Amino acid sequence: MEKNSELLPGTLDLLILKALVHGTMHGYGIAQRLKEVSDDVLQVGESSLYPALQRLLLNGWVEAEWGTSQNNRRARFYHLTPLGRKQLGVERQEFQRMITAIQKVLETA
Amino acid sequence: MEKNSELLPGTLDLLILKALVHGTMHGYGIAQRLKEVSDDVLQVGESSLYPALQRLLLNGWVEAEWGTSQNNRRARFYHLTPLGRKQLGVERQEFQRMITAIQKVLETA
DNA sequence: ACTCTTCCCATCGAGAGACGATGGAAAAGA
DNA sequence: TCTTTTCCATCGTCTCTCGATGGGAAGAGT
Repeated sequence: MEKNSELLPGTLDLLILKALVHGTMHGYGIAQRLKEVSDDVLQVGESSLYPALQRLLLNGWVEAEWGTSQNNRRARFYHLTPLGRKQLGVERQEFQRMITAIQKVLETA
Repeated sequence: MEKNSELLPGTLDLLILKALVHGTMHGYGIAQRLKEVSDDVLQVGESSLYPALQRLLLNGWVEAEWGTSQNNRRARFYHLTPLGRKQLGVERQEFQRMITAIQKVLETA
């Protein structure tokens, strides 16, 4: 019965790209950051996150290297490629386009 | 390669419920209305629309009767149930919650 | 009379995406 | 030693959107 989606479908790539725009992060950190910045609204589970990161890698929008986290754990660090940065712009614009359209519908008296 | 989604996934039910809030409409008309109000941004194909309407019927959020359209065609007219009206409120609130959260992420400098 | 377009219904199968469950492993602290 | 936290990843399922497809009936045009 419960369909508590913690995410708006179709927005995860955008969110991840945005999270990476100011620097390199590992997966776990990305999820934490999204949760934090959104005041606990956006809760990206690991089983959504890692497939998404695979997509982004495959599309050449991010690259990754293994390293060591602040907590001394083995971690994979992701960063945007130039193509990824461009993609962020595209998705952002498309997202706004959709939201504007939906709001128009919702606000018609 | 092309992923031209004409809709934000997960928002179709909300849009249909909202379209019906001011009266009875047939399926084709709902699609037209959404397209019109959104300035051609939201283009609901019939193969997205009718399954969605089935969902809403099944959940008891809309009801339907057969009738005749303004153009003298056989058409199925949908209208909100009280439960559907309530559901519209729920989905609307949840949608705003998500959008607000996403915007927060997008606007973090 | 015939054809074309518009209107209106609906299903099927494919593909994508999100998620619960699951399974590691290693560090830190109790 | 035991538990918690941090970090990785996949599998299977479910839901949703959409292109393709297949009607059928009204009205307009020729």
